[in-house]
Amino acid sequence: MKKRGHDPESVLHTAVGVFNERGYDGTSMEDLARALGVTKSAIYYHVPGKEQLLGRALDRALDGLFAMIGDERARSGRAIDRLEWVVRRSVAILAERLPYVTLLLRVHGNSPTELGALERRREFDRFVSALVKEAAADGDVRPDVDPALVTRLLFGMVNSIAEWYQPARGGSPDALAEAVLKIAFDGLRV
Amino acid sequence: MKKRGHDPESVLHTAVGVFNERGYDGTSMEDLARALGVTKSAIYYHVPGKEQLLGRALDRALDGLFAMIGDERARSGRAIDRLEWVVRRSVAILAERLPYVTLLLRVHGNSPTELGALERRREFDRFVSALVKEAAADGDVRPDVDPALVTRLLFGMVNSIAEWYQPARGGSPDALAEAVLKIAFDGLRV
DNA sequence: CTGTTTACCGAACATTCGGTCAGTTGACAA
DNA sequence: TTGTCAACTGACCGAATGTTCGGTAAACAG
Repeated sequence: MKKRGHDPESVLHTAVGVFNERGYDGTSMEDLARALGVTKSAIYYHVPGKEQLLGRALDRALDGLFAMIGDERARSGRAIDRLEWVVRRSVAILAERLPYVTLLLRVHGNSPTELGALERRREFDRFVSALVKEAAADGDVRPDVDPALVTRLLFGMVNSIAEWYQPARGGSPDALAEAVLKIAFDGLRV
Repeated sequence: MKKRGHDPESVLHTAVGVFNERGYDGTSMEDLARALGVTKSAIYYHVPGKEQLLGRALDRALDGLFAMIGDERARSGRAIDRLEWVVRRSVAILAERLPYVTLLLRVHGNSPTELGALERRREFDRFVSALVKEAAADGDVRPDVDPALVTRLLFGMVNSIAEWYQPARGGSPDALAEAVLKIAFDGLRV
């Protein structure tokens, strides 16, 4: 049953892997073809071009994140609990869709595709930032650090996971999320 | 006394700025020339080429970090205190040399220059990792999270500062370091 | 004024880039 | 056996890439 060749999905999968190794701009269609074991032109049979490949990958990351913040558990309840849930789910999505999210986190805004992704990402950030602000207003997070700064540092920590996490080696995503929450919420000092 | 033109230093300064905006691979010598207000060829009068520009920038970041971990305060005393000092200084260096460190944190390893920088960076990481492990052995950091993981998350948070910090707007580097330490060491929950 | 040096320009270089297209291949259906 | 068609190749395109080079205007030194 195994088809010998590729399809749009397998091309995207391989492409995203190479994009993350070399960087999007540092990856040529020739590099991509080599990784797929075909010629450059074969890629264009399955996929319209390089930038669309990027676009599809970024959408995959963003769709995951937006689906999450659309969930009831991100929208009702005590802000600190919603925040905890969002952090936990963010780590999970990062782990599930690792290469796609990694790509998203490295976007510069060099093309319409990238600019669009950046805008959606900022929208996500605004949602989280509002959550932190609410939790601070509730008196559930320390008042001596600016909520905007808390948001950036907290999600800086979460997002940094993309730089080193390997699903094969590292522990389960759940354990990872647990570690993040322990450190960020309760601190690493005994 | 002010010369009208550029010199190697001013070219590097501008170049690093553009590299960070567009990404190193996403920046052409033409982009660079435009930012400098000269032609492409003029750049080669001041500087040997694109990759050397990168190399000099990366060295500037790495030299700062290695100078720090060479300091006495990173090498003697209680591990947890040394760790705190290293975090504080890391934030300071990141703020001082922001564009250079930002560039370093985005390196992929696509050229000998980048591979060399990556290796030096890993050496820095090993130093910090050893510090955290020592502090854990001393019983000064929570024992329920793997020290290697603590290192990555802690410095993931520190390094994420490069993605948004603007010396003009954001508060002082000292205040920033203080916020990082509060969250990471004592947690953001009240 | 003359000669030299500094800082640059414009044109061109070879190479690589993303992308196109006419044609080939091989599995399968009739 | 023949015809179809999805999957692919190889040759090629114009544009963009990093870099080189011959020339030159302006500042300066004698």
